[in-house]
Amino acid sequence: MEDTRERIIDATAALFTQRGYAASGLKQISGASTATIGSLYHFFPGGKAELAAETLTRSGQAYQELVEAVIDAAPDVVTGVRDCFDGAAETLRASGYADACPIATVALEVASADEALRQVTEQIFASWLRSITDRLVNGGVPESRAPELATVLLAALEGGFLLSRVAKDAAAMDVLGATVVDLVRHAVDGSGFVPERRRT
Amino acid sequence: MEDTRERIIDATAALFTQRGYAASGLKQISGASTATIGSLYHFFPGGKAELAAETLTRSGQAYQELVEAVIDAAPDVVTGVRDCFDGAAETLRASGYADACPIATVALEVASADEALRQVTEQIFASWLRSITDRLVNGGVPESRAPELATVLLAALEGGFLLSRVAKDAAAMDVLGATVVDLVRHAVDGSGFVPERRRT
DNA sequence: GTCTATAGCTTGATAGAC
DNA sequence: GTCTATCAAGCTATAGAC
Repeated sequence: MEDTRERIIDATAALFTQRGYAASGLKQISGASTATIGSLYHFFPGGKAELAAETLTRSGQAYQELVEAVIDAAPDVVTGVRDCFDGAAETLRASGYADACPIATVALEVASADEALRQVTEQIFASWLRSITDRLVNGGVPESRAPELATVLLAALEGGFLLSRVAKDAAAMDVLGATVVDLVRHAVDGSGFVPERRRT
Repeated sequence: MEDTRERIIDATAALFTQRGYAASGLKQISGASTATIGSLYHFFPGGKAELAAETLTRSGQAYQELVEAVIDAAPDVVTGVRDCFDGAAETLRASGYADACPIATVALEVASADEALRQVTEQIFASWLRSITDRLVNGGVPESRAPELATVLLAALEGGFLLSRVAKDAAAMDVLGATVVDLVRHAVDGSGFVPERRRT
């Protein structure tokens, strides 16, 4: 196989999501990706730190594209936001509350302990917030209100992942989705914007 | 000193808050608490797992009591909720974005990897939600609405800790506080309840 | 590019003197 | 209760054959 590098990153992303950075050993990653430790250092000479930075960046991009696809596929932004939370809740239930945000656990671990990796997570969240803000504005949320609403949306999603994983119950995610949907709807209505379509 | 056990727990709590479970070694804890590894196993024969369970439980209780004190000291529940978020933002700024939730990082690490510790974190969050719900009801939020609003409040606080620590900027916590305060105010107003006092 | 072997260190945990 | 010595296992990282 020539996609060894991909397999390593995929295995690392899965372990980071479920156990975090410190608890994910290189031998474990090597085993899970069916790549030897030699291959691992061939593709990532910088070792664990380089592998982590690359994995976080890639996971962040993939997750952003997923959310963008969900929102852009909806007839209006209110529905799109609802679909995001519904999808997150469904993914949690289907995976036994293991498949959640690929960044959050590592981000909390490194925030005060590894400045280089902290900056990587900062860039990822900043990119997510820009993407969400753009879509809120496109959907009719006033530009003055969109950045704050994007922050609330992302914090609700992350808080929902935390509470739902801990309780092994996605009810929290459902409640948060309903709340954020209401906030978005109100922001759109208040602007006098008629939610219309940009699909196809 | 006879409070060796306390020092061990305090040092563990600080390390868990800033680095999480897996990255906090027993030798590091031993050093930070000026207790030898022998003392550590004397007080916690179950090793790291027992120390973690005890530390999380104690930190969870202390944090709950802190939030309760802040809310109960305010003239009304809307102000109390605002004080909570303001206090969280201030603590973040004052500590260089290191002092945040003592449970969240560990909770995400163990949610899918250590069932015993996951249950400990589940009990802590459940206790927090009961406490917040009680105070919302006392402050005039309808009983039918209070549990959901408590979930939103806690998720916003946790999401705010994550985004603020990652960005080394408490602006997210400020935005989330303002949003939750509005939600609580609306829930109180909508119930026809006049925010009145229970202090002194 | 892949694989094995291994260095050097740290981890969680135990034993036993004091 | 405290301390030190030590164990086996794990870790990250490197070297070198293939």
